[in-house]
Amino acid sequence: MVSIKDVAARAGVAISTVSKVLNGYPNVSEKTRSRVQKAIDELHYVPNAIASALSSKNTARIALIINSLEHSQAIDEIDMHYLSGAIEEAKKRDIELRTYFYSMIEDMSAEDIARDFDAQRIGAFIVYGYNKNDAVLQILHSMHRFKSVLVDTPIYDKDTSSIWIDQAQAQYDVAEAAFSSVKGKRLLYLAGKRNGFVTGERLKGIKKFAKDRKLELTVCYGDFSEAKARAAVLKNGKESDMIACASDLMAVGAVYALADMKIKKPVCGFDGIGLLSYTPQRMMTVIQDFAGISAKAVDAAAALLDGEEGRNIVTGYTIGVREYSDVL
Amino acid sequence: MVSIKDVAARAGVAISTVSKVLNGYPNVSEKTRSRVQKAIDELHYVPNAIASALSSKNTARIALIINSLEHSQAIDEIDMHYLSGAIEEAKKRDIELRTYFYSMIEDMSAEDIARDFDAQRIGAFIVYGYNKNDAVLQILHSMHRFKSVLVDTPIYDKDTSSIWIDQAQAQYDVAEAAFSSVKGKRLLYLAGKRNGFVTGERLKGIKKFAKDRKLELTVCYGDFSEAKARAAVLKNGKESDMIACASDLMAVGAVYALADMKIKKPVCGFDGIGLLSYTPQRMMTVIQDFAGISAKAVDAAAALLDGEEGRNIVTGYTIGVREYSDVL
DNA sequence: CTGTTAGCGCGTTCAG
DNA sequence: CTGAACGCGCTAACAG
Repeated sequence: MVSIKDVAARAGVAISTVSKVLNGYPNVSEKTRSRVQKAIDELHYVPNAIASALSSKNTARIALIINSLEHSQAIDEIDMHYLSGAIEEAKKRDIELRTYFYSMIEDMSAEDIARDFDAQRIGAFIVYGYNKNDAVLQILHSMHRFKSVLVDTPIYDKDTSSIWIDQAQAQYDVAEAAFSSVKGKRLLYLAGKRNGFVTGERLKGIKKFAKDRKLELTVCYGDFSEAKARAAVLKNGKESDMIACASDLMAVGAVYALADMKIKKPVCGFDGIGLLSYTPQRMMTVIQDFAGISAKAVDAAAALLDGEEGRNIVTGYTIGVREYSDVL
Repeated sequence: MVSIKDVAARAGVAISTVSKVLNGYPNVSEKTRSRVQKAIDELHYVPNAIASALSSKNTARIALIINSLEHSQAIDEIDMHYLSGAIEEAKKRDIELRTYFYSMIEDMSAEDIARDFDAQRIGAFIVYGYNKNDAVLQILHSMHRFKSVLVDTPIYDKDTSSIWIDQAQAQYDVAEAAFSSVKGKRLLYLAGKRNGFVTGERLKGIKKFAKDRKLELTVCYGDFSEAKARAAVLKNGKESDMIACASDLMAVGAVYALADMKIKKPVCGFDGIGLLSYTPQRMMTVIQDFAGISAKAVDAAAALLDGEEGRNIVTGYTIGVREYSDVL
């Protein structure tokens, strides 16, 4: 295994000189730089990531905390996009990632997690699906011992960045796209989880929509659960002319409930998951680029580790329909 | 950040002694061991994983190579189970994992990948979905420079373990469960990808089934693609009395094709993905425990790194139906 | 059984 | 602009 020493020997310079060209430091003459580079290329030298991490105390590793409570194909799809987006971005930028599922840390104290992070030389963590109920993550965040990036949560400060889409506007837009030509006045809204950050924002959006259109709004909390959404629609669906849902999974539940009742009403969802293509009824939804968001989250974490201050990052989305033909 | 030095000081022993109790070495008296342990507990000391990895040359890190070519909710679901199974097992055993998606390495040479592995101190890799077409992975495997575990591929030798279910038997079993009471004699089989290892095995299983039942077997290659399966059934579905598919995704395509043609025939799938619960027709399938398989793969990789010889590991499966009510 | 001594491979002063 | 020297936190012989 060729080491920096071999490169130095071949280039006829000191180890430290090689290190300098490796890390793009200024004080190296162009001549020696190219000599060193030549040796690197010829030897196919790749720096040892471990040694590098140990030596430079820069704790450049980033933890990914996937906070979905259970598996379901819908959640898996979203999480997989989050994961692949982050992993590919990290690979490009040569950042090390550690993935944590919620189940791995749920019975650890914040202090335990912090020590685990220290041991792993983790300097920042990214949370997908942070919510107000997660005491542990909240403590971890409020310790300000690590940098953090919160996806879909509007909290940011000196060492915390936030990245999300404009939830309220997106909810408004999708409702408008789905219901613009609907005659009735009664709108049923299946909201997410109480205390969820996104839930509140999306609720704001649908309220504004209802107000602007002079619609009569009924809100049920479906907890992002397909089953609860289905039950809610079976119960309250008849007395409505259109149904907006705070997630695609709930929209699927709604659509199946309508199918059970053999009635048709326009429904709209939120997320853009593939399952939408298989349901008995097409619907408008907010299509999010989860992989792209995740890549940006990694960038944001890297920026924080570089000493930049936390920022509030708002990304885009599109409104559309996922057709069965899309998946074929 | 408390280090081994602090622990040694507090316990009044040498650093190496602490290291010994940390790693469970024999030559330490019970008295000093407990003194050291006390210091560790009091200081909440957690060893620095990086330094440990650098010092011990044991290249105990394991690479996960996720070899699905594209995203689809079905594939995402399976991969996510693979990932979570591996990650949780690795966390338990304190093994470091690095995840690679195929897209990250597809335009690298085997030599490049090997150097990347060296740089990351990766000693073994696990491949999900290895197939005969992957020249690069084949080279990487045949270099015998790293230990490897191949999931769903019956190749094993001194430093390669293989883990899979008995594909042929599973295919036989699911067909039997699905078609035992079917009257007709014509069986359409949608096979996987030509040259795929699992494809061949499953084909064997269905052939044996057809022979035992004296059925007339027609085989189409659907390449594990939903669209191709759908097209194949639209074309050949009428002239069959039952349809077996080498994957759930193809079974979904088949079911939709039948729905298009407004005919009903028994169909069976393979894998046990959640999407099956949403299709217009229920079906028997082989239900695999992907997370469990993946956890075993990590164990197998760890065993190889410990110097054990490669083994051929066969795991179980169940036959069943995924109902919509299961997901609710 | 315990402590001393060398490194692991690299980053980083600080003289020259 | 260059290189010798030290240290990151830990493991692994080796003495004592």
